[in-house]
Amino acid sequence: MEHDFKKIEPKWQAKWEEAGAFRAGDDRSKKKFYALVEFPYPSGAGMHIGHVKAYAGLEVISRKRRMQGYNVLFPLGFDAFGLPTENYAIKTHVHPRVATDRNIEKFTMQMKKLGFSFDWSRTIDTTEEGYYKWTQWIFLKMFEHGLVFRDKTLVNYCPKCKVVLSNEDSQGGRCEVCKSEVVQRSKDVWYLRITEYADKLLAGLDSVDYPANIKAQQINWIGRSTGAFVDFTLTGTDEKLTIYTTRPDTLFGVTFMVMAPEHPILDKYRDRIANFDAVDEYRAFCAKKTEFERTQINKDKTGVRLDGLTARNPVTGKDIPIFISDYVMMGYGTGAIMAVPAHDERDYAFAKKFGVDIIEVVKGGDISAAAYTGDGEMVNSGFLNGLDNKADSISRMISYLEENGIGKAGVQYKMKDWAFNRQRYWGEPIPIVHCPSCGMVPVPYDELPLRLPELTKFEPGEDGESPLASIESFVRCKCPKCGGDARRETDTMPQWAGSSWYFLRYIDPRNDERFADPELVRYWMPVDWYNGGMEHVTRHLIYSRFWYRFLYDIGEVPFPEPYLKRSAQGLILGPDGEKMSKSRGNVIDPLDIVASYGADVLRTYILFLGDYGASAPWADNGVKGCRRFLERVAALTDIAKGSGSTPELSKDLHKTVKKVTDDIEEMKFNTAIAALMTLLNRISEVGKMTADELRIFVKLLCPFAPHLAEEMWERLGCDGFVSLSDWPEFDEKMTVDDEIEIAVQINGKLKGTILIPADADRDAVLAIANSDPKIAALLDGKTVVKEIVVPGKIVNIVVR
RNA sequence: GCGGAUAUGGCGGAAUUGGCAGACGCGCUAGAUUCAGGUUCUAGUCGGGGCAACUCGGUGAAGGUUCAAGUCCUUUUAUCCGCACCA
Repeated sequence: MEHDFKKIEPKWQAKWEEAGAFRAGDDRSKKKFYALVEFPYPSGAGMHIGHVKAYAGLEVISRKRRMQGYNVLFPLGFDAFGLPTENYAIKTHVHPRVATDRNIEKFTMQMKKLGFSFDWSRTIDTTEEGYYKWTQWIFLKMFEHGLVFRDKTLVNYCPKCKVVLSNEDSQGGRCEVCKSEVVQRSKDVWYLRITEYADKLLAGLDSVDYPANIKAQQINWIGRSTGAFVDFTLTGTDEKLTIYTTRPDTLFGVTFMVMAPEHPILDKYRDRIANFDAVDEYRAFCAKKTEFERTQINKDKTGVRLDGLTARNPVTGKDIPIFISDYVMMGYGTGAIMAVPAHDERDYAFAKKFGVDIIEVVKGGDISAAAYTGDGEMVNSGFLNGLDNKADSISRMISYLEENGIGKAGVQYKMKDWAFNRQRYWGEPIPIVHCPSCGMVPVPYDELPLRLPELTKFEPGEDGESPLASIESFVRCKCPKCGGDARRETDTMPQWAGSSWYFLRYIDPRNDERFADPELVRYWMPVDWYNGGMEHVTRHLIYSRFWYRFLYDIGEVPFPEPYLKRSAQGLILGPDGEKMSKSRGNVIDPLDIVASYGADVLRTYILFLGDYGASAPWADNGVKGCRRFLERVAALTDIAKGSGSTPELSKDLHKTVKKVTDDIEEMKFNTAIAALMTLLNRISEVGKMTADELRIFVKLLCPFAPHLAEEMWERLGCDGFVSLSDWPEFDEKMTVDDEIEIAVQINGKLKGTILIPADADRDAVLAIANSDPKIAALLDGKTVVKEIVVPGKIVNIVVR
């Protein structure tokens, strides 16, 4: 048979759809398998080759699990709120709703050409009212439980997009969306108290199967550190200046303090600081530094010594100078530090520059040359002198601080609370009403969804206000509590909101009473396997674990962690080995490949390319190799016609079933496909096979090239879909050979190979090795010192 | 600086986890088929030496452990990714 992909691919796609072949079943007595892939943003550009690789992995695993008898849930939806669509609306005046629907339709049509076994009946769209109703519902639950708060703070603000950005969205001082430089601005910001969940998010990692590097990134992101809060008193006042330190053991070595330039206490003591004009000047200097300059680490330390304001070291009782410097940041700890120049590199550099005392308190280094950050015996440290265990010194000091009421043990996180509002149209409206007498009042649950009002102009207001603020009919409302005149919140949620719980909605996508039926949630959750990109490991993955954990804490879901197992696919690079980008002109369009080679070839090639988790460049010639493979496979229907039994193939077949079965589980798709190729070569060599044997081959092929598999299945006269047939079993006994070839080494060097019975014992193996003419000749006249026999592997004879 | 990875033929990559390095595919070489291009088929393809059987060397580099190292240990170099003055 010929591989006429242009004919067979649409044919089987239509048949699958008509039969609802891949709908997740209702039979809850069956074992379930929930496979989740990160849902796409439906951009106008449509499907990218990266989407194909991202979904192909769990596609193969889902297809295999379905054939193994699992009830499989493998859905796809759309994360459709977000800036690109809104910016498109601003430019073209096409309503985001219209553009989103159009893009989703296009994307869906493109995806369907690949023959992925998604359950399209469960598709969701985060911008539908029936969906964001529940996004708002979860937000209100968080509000109810005190996890939402509002604060006026300096925020990252993108002047081009006119929106407030979270720290995550403004990494490196650049706006995530438009890459323009982010500036600091004072604003009212909605926060989600994710820091309250920091410890739970850390602890939860112990119970899930994520790759070590992903766990490490999350741990790093949460950035938990333990230490102590210590109160220093400003000399001559009752004012306590609290600092956070991880090294309370070095308190005797504190010779100065440093505050962030923005520290509010400065203004309170403006009158006492004789050189406040220098403070103002330094603040202005810091404010106008570019983000690039600010993140240069080895730059000179700058700062200003406060004239007239000192602090008292609470353990030595000595007065020490206070500086302001931008190497201390307001956003971490308390915005002020104790400086121990002898044992901290930054403090050391600063002390050298400003001529402050450096007092050694930990022995082991040469503090006249550099800061010593290692461990050692405590010196110049009062009651700590002589201790040489850091942990002991720290706990001794913390006890002292606590007994004397000057400090306490404490924990800090690098992770910050989640800035949760955007001044944008195309997002979920925040369902809160501002009432002059009641304050912030949640929209009652039975009034959800709070719908986005119709709009024709989508530009943000001049001072960065949400476009919603200009719609009087939306803004003006009655307070749900007192009934008085009130105003609605006009900001919307960030794009991360909708994706923080979408996996729950697939379970019961049209439910209007709840986000999902609890019984169905109990059956389908947790997600068994979640695959996605490395770029979402620290944001989406943490946010969604946070939301899910919250729902668990309030009894809405039955497990604390949403995803049992996580994997990540590598990028497909352009043929030039560079990241694919329009500007480089190295973009491969998956639809072009489908048009000229077919979806089966594209799927097979993408998985054959290399390690699924690693990045690899696209190679046009490699695609041809996979086409050749599938064409030769198609031709097997001719070989299988009327052939007799083929005992020489049966072991190879069992071995291949085992190899493919095992490799798919480990996402080693490349070697699974290689095993199929090897078997194909073997079949060509033998020149015949039975129809039964071909059926097994076709089943193994099905997860990778399902259209061709179905067509061959039909040609073989089988009923139903091979996609829904049973996965082939293998007989462990048939995967081992009766006679095996092993290597014979002399002094560790390969000298020959021998054929031995698989069950031969040590003596038998040695006898065969010694009787091999070549080996015997080499051993002649030598003294055998040692004979090593590893059953089934190797013989090594050590001679002198 | 910290954290995580990676390094194997001309290329993408294999190697049952310490046991015959280079599976499978691409590319290349030669031959066959074809009017020709393409396709298909056969043989070869890590490097040096040899007509050959064979032999010596070989997994970024240098040491080490071991009968045996791509795999384990120590040191080191390069590249990539993430975080980054986190007190």
